[in-house]
Amino acid sequence: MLKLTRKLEYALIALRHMQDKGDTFISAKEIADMYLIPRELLAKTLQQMVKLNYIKAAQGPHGGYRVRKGLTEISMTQFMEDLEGPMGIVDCNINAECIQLENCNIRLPIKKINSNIRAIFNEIRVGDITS
Amino acid sequence: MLKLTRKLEYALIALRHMQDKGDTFISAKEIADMYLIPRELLAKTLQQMVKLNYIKAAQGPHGGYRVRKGLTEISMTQFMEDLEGPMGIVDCNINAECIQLENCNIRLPIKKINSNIRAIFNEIRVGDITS
DNA sequence: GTTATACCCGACTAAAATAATCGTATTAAT
DNA sequence: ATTAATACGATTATTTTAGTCGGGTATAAC
Ligand code: SF4
Ligand code: SF4
Repeated sequence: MLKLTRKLEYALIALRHMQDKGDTFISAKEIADMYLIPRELLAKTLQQMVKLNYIKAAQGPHGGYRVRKGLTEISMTQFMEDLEGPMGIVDCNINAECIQLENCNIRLPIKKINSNIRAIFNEIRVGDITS
Repeated sequence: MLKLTRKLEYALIALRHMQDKGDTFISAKEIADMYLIPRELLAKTLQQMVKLNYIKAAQGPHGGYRVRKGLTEISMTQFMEDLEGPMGIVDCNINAECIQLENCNIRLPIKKINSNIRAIFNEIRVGDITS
């Protein structure tokens, strides 16, 4: 329980690698090979980050991806939710339904824990991991 | 991502309910019906907690379960790992293998986040939720 | 203008983790 | 005896996560 998804890890690994390389475009293939990440999966994740304006893509030979300025200032909460959707330790802390909700006797204390966890990720920026 | 398991929620709901009832034995059926929790699943979870010495069982008619004194002092980390096994936001923070480990460029910052999350659960006791 | 390299994108499949169910045995109060 | 309850292992179903495939588009180099 309480795990990050693999996709998030791959995204962070790639971002850090790209950041190390500065302004040059890095191909998905290069990163996938270097860190033993499944190519197609990494590619899909990078494409998602392009849509989110986290990185910039260049097509054709010598193409690839490059980190956009300002990405490092984004909070991990934002980053994670952009990539994986709402974050919450239980259903009632996100959109989801819960049939226990009406009688639930632990909702409030759980909600408080959830806030504490969110607070951790709110205070961490992507750059704290990728720089 | 980052969710508690349903089993943990059911366990906490049951513990809180039993605690409210003091020393009397409460049947799994009663709790399951009250909170709309699947009977067999709750029963299995309660049985697990008996083995962990968290609660005491009584068989036969008028039997059921009752919370053991001292349970409330247990940390949530202990509780969660007793019920669900090792907790960690990524594989390298628990037992599990990871083929990225050797070249991983985010391991250290992630490890720090993991410590922060564990710290939250270390500071919370079961009684903070069930009392 | 052909070729090679790389991104784009949606659909699909596989694997793993989680959630729920079933069947049978045991215990004890009435 | 009967009934109401726990004990426990095996099994199945569901959901989430992870990974794959196939066909397309852009562009640099020759
Ligand atoms: S805390 Fe209670 S209401 Fe919220 S998801 Fe869990 S069971 Fe449902
Ligand atoms: S942080 Fe790196 S080493 Fe640890 S599990 Fe994730 S990829 Fe593997």
